[in-house]
Amino acid sequence: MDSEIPKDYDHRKETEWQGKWEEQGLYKFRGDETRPQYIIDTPPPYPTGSIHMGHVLNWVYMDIIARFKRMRGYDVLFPQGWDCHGLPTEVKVEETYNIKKSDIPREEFRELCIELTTENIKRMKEQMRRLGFSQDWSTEFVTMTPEYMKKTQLSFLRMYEDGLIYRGVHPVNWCPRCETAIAFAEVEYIENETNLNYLKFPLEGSGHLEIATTRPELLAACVAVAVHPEDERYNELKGKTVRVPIFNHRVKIIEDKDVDPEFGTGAVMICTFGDKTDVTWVNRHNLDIIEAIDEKGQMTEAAGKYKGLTIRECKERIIEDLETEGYLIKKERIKQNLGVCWRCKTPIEILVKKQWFVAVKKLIDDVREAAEEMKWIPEHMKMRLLNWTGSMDWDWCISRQRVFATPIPVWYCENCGKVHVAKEEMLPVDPTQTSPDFQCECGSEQFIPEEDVLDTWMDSSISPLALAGWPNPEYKKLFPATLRPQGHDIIRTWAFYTILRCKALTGQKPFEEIIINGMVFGEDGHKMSKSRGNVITPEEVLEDYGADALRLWASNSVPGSDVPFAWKDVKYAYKFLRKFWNAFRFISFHLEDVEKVKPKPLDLWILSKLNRLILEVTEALEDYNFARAINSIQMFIWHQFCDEYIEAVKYRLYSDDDPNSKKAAQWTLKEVLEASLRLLAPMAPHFTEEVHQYISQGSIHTKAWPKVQEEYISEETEARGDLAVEVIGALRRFKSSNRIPLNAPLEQVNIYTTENLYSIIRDCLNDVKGTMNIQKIELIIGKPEIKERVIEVKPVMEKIGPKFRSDAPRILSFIESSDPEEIYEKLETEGIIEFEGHKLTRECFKIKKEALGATGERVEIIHLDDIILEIIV
RNA sequence: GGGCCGGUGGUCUAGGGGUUAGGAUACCUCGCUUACAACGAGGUGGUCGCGAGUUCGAAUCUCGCCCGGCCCA
Repeated sequence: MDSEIPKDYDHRKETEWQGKWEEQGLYKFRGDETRPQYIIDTPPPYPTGSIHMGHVLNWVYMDIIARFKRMRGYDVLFPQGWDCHGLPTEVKVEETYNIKKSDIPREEFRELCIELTTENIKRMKEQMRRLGFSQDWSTEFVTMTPEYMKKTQLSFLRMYEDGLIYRGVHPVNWCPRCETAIAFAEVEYIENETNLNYLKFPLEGSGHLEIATTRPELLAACVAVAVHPEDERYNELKGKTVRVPIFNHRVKIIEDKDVDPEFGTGAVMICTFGDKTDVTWVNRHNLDIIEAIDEKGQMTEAAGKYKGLTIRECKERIIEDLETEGYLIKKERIKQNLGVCWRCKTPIEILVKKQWFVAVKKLIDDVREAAEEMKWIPEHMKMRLLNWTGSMDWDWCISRQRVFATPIPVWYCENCGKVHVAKEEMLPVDPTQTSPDFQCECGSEQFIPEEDVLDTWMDSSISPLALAGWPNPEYKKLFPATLRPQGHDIIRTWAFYTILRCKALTGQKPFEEIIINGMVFGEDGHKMSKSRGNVITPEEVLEDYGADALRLWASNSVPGSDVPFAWKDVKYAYKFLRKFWNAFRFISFHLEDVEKVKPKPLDLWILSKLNRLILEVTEALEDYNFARAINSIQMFIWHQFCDEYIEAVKYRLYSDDDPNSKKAAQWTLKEVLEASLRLLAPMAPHFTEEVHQYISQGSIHTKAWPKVQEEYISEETEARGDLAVEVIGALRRFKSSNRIPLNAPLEQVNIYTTENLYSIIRDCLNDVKGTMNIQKIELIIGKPEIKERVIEVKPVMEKIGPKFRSDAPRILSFIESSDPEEIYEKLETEGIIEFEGHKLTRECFKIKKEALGATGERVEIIHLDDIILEIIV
């Protein structure tokens, strides 16, 4: 076996393992209910064509959980979906073929989108495989397929029947560039600088009112001017009318408490619609609606001579005209928050449109209730969702004026205008391609298809239902999902919509637990973005360091916290794997005819530590504290196991003097190796598989998670081993600082200690002797023939504090001002020190001593707690 | 403006009442010791954001402030 093991670990073998796992179908979900189920509602990514570090972080979490749960005996459903629909793909297709979506028939355009998406999915799937993620690809779902669209459309029908989806005329957020309505959740706010323009609005008779506005282009749509009811400046003007400059229509001066008297002049013009507050005011005061901006962001008839201009052009022209006509008093630069389309960053407008809506307001309480029933990791992320639900005052607009999306399964009677939703058996259906096979109640058979399509969130918000097989009644076996993993940036969208929709469709929460991952930042500490130039792609890392090193970087983080990418972390992970590999190679030289014999003290020591580790890692992973899991594994393997244990058993392995001792060491090495490989398997699946193949049969990923063997966990055993390790460490340092090669012999070492420690050290005496190559070692109760001095007496606060409470500070200063030697003497002779009636016992002190030079020949003295080492060179 | 999270050696971070604040990285010194020099041993470096309070004792708990991030107005 020895000769087969390469000197270095080769991460390029990762792809071989990926192929083998695929062939063996290791990650297949059984669904036979013979074991407990664990269902992950994998977030379906948008098929952009490549995955980024954020995906890596998110999927590493999922993969660790999936692999861990499988090893723990769960039947894990780890599916993978793709959230296909949406504008970016439409835009990409338009660019690629140099067309506009209206240039070719809808179906043809859809086909091109599907083609591109299929290609992108293929590439991303390849990248996911390359990272070793363990999805069950037989459960893959793709939202643009007829099967999935059928589910989306059915969910539309069900909610429509329940009165939770309706068509209505409401103000909606509108992106003039995408030429579509968008939902509030899709509006992003950016900081922007703009002009606040002070305008004169002529009053009846003489004089004028000054108002300040950032949107002069909406003058045509001005329907009132508002002031605060308590604003005394405008006392006489309230209820009067003013004339709108340029357009000359008259509007009332009204009072509203939401006007901020501090802003501008304290008089604000209300338009349809400059912003969300305008909508509130127009509704509250029942004002007119004047639509001055159209779907493309151009001025309408209502804007008179400005018709046909873009918003920006109109703004410039109106300002010029206002200035010439003497209405413009001044311009002031101010900062504002501007609502923009989250996809294309174009400033959004509020337009009044006939659209389809989900009645969010009816469902808010349900969403809250479900959110409360779920376990959030970290818990504070629940606040994000609850805050968001508290700020919903508009319903969710779900119709989009696009092509590549799930069609709204609706027709309108050409004759009487009645709305006809599709029948369930017709689904999936594209109303623009298929006509109803029924008559309208008015007798007409002519229908106008709904051309609008559904918001993409309507697809993805049923992912836990879709993967469970809904609407087949069997879905209840797989619903709710156990875990929803996602980023915190989409709590208000994906999490919110999913909870809302599943609650509406099933009355249940969609998942038991929700784990939120942070964002990945670049090395400069900022969000990765092309414009900052701080983007690192997963491929760059894979090339030099392999998937496991990248996975270990991602593992060293906790849910909810943002994670900076750092090459040094990847390198550290890489070094760790190499270290582990080397240790494995060493162990492999000693794995012949391994059999269990009675373990020696140091074997018991590492076994106790190992079982504590198993406990710790299991707990950490149950809590999704990945960083704690990987850190404790690394500390154990690198330091306890490699630096301390392996070094201390070498002498046993190299010698045949005591076959049982050698066997015990061999057996222990193998035990520790096997268990720690399994602990590491969820994080570094390739590396652990590679090592595993040399020492066992089958894939490590089909093995059981290590069981804690309580009988090995023992504080006494550990204390004994710790002591031996400490002594060995002290001698190593001695050799090192005296430039003595580690393997050079030491003539004699005498260990002086107390009666209590004598038998404990005696158990490990051979380990000290063998490891440090000491020719003669003696263990003696007592002290060497040297002078020693007490250099410090330290108070032990854990004892003194609770015991003497408020007198503690005085006791402290007493100890500080006393002579250490005296205190020590007194403790030695009387065992107690009295101070102001308090009895201070030995346990209240920690005594530090120092040897005062050697007595005889060349002797070195090392002081440890209660142990003195005398080295004769 | 509101909510949430955070502020710990140069950098990244663990710890969440007990007086020696743990680790990683970087830096310095020494050492190729039969798995590993991409390794090992040792070292320099911290007023735990600021100010009050609670307590015998605060990096840790409470309040206020400052700074940063995210989410929302």
